[in-house]
Amino acid sequence: MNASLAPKEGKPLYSLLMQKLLKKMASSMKPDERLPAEREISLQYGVSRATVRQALAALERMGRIYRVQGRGTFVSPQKVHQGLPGFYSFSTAMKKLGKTPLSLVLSFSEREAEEYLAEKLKVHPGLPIYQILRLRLADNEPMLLETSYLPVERFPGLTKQALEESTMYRLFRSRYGVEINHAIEAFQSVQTDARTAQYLGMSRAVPSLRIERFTYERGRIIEYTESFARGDQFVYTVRLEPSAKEEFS
Amino acid sequence: MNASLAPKEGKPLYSLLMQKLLKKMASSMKPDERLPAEREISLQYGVSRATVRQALAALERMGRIYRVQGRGTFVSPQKVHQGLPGFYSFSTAMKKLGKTPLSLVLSFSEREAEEYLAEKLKVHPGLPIYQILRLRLADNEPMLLETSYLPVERFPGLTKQALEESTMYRLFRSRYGVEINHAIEAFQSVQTDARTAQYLGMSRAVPSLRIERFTYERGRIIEYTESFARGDQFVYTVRLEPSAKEEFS
DNA sequence: AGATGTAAGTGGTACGTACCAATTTGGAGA
DNA sequence: TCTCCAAATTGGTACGTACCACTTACATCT
Repeated sequence: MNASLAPKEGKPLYSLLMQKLLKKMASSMKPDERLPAEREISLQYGVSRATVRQALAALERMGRIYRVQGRGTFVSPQKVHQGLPGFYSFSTAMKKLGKTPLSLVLSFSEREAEEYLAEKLKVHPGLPIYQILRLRLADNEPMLLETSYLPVERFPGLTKQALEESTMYRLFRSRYGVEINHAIEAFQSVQTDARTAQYLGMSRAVPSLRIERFTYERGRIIEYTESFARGDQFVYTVRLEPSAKEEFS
Repeated sequence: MNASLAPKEGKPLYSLLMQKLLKKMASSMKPDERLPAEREISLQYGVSRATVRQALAALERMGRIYRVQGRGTFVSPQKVHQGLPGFYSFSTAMKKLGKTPLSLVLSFSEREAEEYLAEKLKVHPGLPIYQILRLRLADNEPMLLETSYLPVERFPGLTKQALEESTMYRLFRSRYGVEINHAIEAFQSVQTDARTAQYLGMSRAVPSLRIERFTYERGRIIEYTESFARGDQFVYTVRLEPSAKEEFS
């Protein structure tokens, strides 16, 4: 089925191959079914084995395939948890659940980082910081109360309007060329405080999930967000992968 | 400084190079300092550039370095969140905090998966399952109440004693040759139930963090664990990486 | 028929080469 | 002095080759 890769320019070859393989798996393969051998794929698509391996490695990291030495490469089962975004995005998560996301910017201000905040962002106290308070809703139901802190120097000219018209991460990419490296998130179960209870329209008897997120670009924190979610409606899911570190234990 | 790699057999070359580079960064480099160019490392250690890139890719995934096309490779700053295990291990996490971990196996039994559990584990109802109830303590303070479910067929001959003598993940590796592919975790803030309150020695007024973990091997669930942690003492931290998926949006 | 060992097939590691893309550097020119 | 462009440097992509480690299938021997 010599399907030579499309001449779609701009994207690297291994990325195009990934798309081809994803499509093939989705349309005509079952869980645990074996994919062609690497050398076979190499021939079929007219690319080198190194390129095939690069594509397969990415698919493996996405959890779409698994590889066993000596046996082959196989389609991962378990559709349920599949397609979990590596990074949490309220908008996309809600869309996947068939709900309509809405984001209200309650306040937008610029301030200087006091000691506590400077500590969180790992910057010098006094550095100008945006503070953004947002209420996230799904089908008009309040779900999350988020306070984000961004260094002004990394996002010059950011306005409340821009945030209301787009999503934060889309702005990051399109307007500021942000390339996120990784993020750290911390979860804690807490009693609901008065303000959160009011905004989320819930009783203080219901506990809240406190989520802190540190987003890194080039080893530097470019976003710190503290969120509160209502415990009775919100389940937060993440996907973990073994860090190569385990080899050194 | 031609430091030819040790003749340490058994481990692949790129892995040895990783160790060398980690040691070098820890001992003589500062955050944001540039590492030698890939071609330079290749010469210094007498390995091919492909091997160097394999080692650097792994270090990048670990968050220890970051790379910028045209500029170079740099040491990541932010020691604080560094060394976060990709997978959560109560034992290692507590040791890092300087606390002494202890694990009590409260009960160990074999049963058949009823519908609810079969759903969670994605197996057929009726399949034999181990049920393990454990209390995890740090410095003799109860921290976590865990209930784990494992398919018997994957862990034949598992005993309560074995679990008490080792840690679960160590057993997985050494005795059953488990190769974890990835894990999914779900967090939820809940009101503390009576049993949890009793075991953890806390008031029911304090909320709990409910953690579900699904551990995958070769695309199949080999462990489902439901944990409850006391909200006033427990912060759960994870590291997220962008899945290659973002390229397809 | 069963046990055994060999060959074939698969992914894993490692080498080398070439060129592309982004960034920095420094010299030529205004 | 400043601006601009070319060269050098760096990581990114892609090719090819060779061999190793592990698994499976099959032929051979007992």
